[in-house]
Amino acid sequence: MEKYYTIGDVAARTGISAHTLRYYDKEGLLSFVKRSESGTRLFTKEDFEPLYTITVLKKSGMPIKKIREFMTLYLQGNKTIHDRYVMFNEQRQSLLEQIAELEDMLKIVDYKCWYFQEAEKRGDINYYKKLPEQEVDQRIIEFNKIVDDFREGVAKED
Amino acid sequence: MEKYYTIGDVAARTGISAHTLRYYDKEGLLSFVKRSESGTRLFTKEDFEPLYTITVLKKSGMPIKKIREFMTLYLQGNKTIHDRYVMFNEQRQSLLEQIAELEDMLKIVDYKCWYFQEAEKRGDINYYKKLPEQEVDQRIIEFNKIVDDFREGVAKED
DNA sequence: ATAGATGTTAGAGTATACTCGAAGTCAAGA
DNA sequence: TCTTGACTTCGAGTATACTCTAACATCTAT
Repeated sequence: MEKYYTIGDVAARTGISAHTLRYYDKEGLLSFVKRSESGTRLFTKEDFEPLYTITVLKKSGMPIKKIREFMTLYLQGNKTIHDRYVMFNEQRQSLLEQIAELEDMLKIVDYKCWYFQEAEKRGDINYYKKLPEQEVDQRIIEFNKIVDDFREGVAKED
Repeated sequence: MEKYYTIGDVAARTGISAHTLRYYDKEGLLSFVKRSESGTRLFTKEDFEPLYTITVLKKSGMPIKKIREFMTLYLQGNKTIHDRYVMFNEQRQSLLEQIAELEDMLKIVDYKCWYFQEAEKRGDINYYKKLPEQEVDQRIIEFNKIVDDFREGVAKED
């Protein structure tokens, strides 16, 4: 006799609501889950691995439709190992790009935090414009260069 | 005589479509943009800085409504410098958390890439289950521990 | 045996962020 | 002058991912 988990059990353990789990099932992400005679979903211990994989792909920014593609491969067993590797490898690239973009944004936001503090000290958001050029902090000059590039249409491929 | 940019100019330079720019305006993000007598939006050189700031906040994951709050502060000038600092500082925290989460996901995805390659070599997605325990790679043991925690409901606060 | 908790489905509703279409206005060149 | 292209608004449509409700079934514990 195997132990089964109901949708409520799974919801309580994983933090994914029962509503969301049913939605995922409807979207074809949970085809591996067995049903009782009366239709109740019966999750097994083993089902938590693909379920965990779904959460990882979700948090990596993969849309539901593409996760469904992955799960379709998963259901086909050993003959799709390579295809699944390819999908994860692409997702790896996507993650690297997302992280790089957020790190770029972090740099700008860090600068802005610094700049707002400087401006607050002086009570003037445009204080640097009244300074002789040599006294303007390099960070401000660099930021203004970025904004100039933005205005000139440099690197608008996103 | 000041040079003006139309919405089409701005779209071409920034890569943000004119449709999207009008949508942003409707949502209150572009209240700083002047209009001609006949209603045409007239962007100035200076408008590109707040516009750039909007793109940075967007790419940092800030929702439009919150960007509107920021722009409301922006329009009020020097008396809101501190509030704007606070918003950017919060966004900084949010970015650090997003990056940390994506890096966690990257670790899992890296592992999965490695594991799929190992499984592909052996033609069996569950090859390790047939191995004597001492021969199972440490990475597999650690991953299984993570899945076990997931099933046990450890760290479901997200 | 029956109440109450939990399960089921289908389908509607919400939130976010666009994205597009229609109908009309306006300015500049042939 | 007239056509053309770019601008305007309003409102509808799309995509994604939930989130919830209603009506009903089933399981469990007293």
